[in-house]
Amino acid sequence: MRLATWNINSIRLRIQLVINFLQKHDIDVICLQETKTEDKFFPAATLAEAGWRHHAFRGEKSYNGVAIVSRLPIDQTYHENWAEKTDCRHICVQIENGPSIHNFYVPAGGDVPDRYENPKFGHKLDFIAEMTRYFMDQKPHNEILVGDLNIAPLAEDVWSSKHLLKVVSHTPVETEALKRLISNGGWVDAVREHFGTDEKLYSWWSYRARDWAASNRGRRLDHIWISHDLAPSVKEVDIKADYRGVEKPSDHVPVIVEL
DNA sequence: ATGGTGGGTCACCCA
Repeated sequence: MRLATWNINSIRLRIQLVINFLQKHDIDVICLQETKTEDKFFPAATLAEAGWRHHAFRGEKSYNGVAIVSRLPIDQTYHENWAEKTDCRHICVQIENGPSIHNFYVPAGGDVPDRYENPKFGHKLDFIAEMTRYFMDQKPHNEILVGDLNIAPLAEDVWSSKHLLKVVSHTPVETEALKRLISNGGWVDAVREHFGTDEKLYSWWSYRARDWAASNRGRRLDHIWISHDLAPSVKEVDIKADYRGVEKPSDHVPVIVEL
């Protein structure tokens, strides 16, 4: 199975880019975040015509939204609400004769890394804490967790750990919480397991840079985690950074795992 | 310290 995760920043604007990606890289299942559309406008027919006929999606007007699009049959679909909100930040499917896949869009957390000054940061910390409790209570087996988690946990996950220590996405309170979620929640970080911890790895580059490739001030915000029982079956991991350079790009690029 | 760009919807929100 070839599985991808991609914060697409509007599925309707980039539907053709998604289909080209699915075809070019022979993807079985893709998990999308920031689809930014209500379910009635989700381009399900276009994806089905291209051969990806099995869908699970939860969207809302303008904001958030997650989807799982598959050419393998889906047995079951469900979602949870997190941090006492009903925003569309999680969806889960069970692939027929295959693993369960959780797709998350963790809140970005605003600009100020202080939960009292900035409620968005509190929401992000509460969301991660709730995920940690959830997976500690029911340890994952034959499960995969992917998504835009909006945290770059390691020094090598950002262009400069020193410059970003007070920047939301790489503050110690966030990186420590995410590492706890990985270890206590029963997950293996498949991307770091594959590449090791020395290499700089990024999946997101700001739209605001004059030249994203020249400055290369990236962060690894998009993750693929595998339950311990399933981790030995990972064959390949790839971050498709070239998708940052296409016409009308998302600010995130796809990450692929092959099992 | 500041503002830089992009997406959605329709005067701003959010990233």
